[in-house]
Amino acid sequence: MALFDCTQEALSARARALTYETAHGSFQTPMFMPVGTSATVKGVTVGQLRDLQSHVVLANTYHLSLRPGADVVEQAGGVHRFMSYDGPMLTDSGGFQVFSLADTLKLDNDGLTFRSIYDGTKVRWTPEANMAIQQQLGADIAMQLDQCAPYPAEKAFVARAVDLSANWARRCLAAHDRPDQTLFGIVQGGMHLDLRLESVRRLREIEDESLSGGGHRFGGFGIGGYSVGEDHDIMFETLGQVANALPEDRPRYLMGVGNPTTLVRAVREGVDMFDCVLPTRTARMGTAFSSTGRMNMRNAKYTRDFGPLDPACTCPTCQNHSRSYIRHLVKQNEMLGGILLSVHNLHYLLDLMRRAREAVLANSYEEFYGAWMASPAAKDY
RNA sequence: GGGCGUGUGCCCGAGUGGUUAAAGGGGACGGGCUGUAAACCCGUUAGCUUUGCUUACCUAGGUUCGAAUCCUAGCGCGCCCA
Repeated sequence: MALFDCTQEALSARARALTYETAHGSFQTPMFMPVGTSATVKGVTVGQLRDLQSHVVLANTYHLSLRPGADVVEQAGGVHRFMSYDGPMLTDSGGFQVFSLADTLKLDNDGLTFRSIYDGTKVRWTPEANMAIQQQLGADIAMQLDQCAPYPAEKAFVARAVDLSANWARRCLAAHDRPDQTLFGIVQGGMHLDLRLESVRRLREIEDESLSGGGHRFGGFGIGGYSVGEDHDIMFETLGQVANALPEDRPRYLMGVGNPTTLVRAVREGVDMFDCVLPTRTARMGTAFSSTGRMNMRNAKYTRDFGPLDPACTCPTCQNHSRSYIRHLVKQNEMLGGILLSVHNLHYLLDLMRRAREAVLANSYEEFYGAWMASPAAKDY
């Protein structure tokens, strides 16, 4: 099978199961991708990721291009070699960072200029420059530069973000030429169905133009601009229609979503991939996902609770450590507390998506979904 | 035995006459975290019959309209001298 092709194991139902080939091995969907912004999934070694049967790791173009610098990563042999990880990787474009944390941002017709959060250095990005950086970093999947509108936002503002993102999608696709890397386009449009569908239409049009000119196609599609503060029920008013307006034969990646229940619901709407900092960040802050809902391990009620973190879990943390011990580590600010909880929370989401896949392949996703929604774990998220 | 200093809320510690139920840390308790500038951020932390009242800055007296803040004595602790 060629790189960046899907095996379409189950596309008839809305909940889908794909196998996707990359230059660093394949991955199967539905799936969750741990976030490793700075070429590290915070608190977790690559060996632990392997043991967790995690596949795609996400790194960030904004941060890596500023620290240590794309040239350093390139000289190291690419982001895989740099972090000694040989599985599939994806780099986010850094557009999200540029818009969310650069108050000195200047947009013009050709691109954008911003100042580094690290040292204030002025940085200039065009879509072409961003593609060049992501090709230097060398992940298996690159994301187009896009604009993620905040929420709430004026519809006219969201419409401009859709237009800008589409223009950048065209330029990114034209500029991207690294054969062992693929490029995902990104759908924007906020909570507005018409803008969302317009965004999808533009991406398909751009791809058709590219193909008819002998160019590339998108390897898959990001669905951005959700999970930006809105109640997730609002997202589900449009998500299914957006996902199913996208080409059926390629992965749909809902960006930045990590609530277990939201994942289970989004898979039912036809989404294949997710990434989120939630499992690792909340872990470092002392929160554990569990079969009975979120657990705040700082709570006094765990002081003398010597049972496993989650009796229903098979992860190394739950096999070896008690709630009492984990609470102790978290309260003492011992780094191992965040590490053990990160391993557990990642396992929780990775395993949830593996079970979702099994259900899709067994043609029983509705039963899986119903069981999840009826479980105590569903309520908290 | 003498001299000097010191004693504040669970702990450390600021405050040297009124806007002080008492800064700031820490601890404790609770909440948050969603394409990671987060091992972070935000609350609460004397009691009660809670738009107010009571009790509170080692103890007991005193000065004053008013004291954690000034005075006297005692007790504890620290350093120095004998």
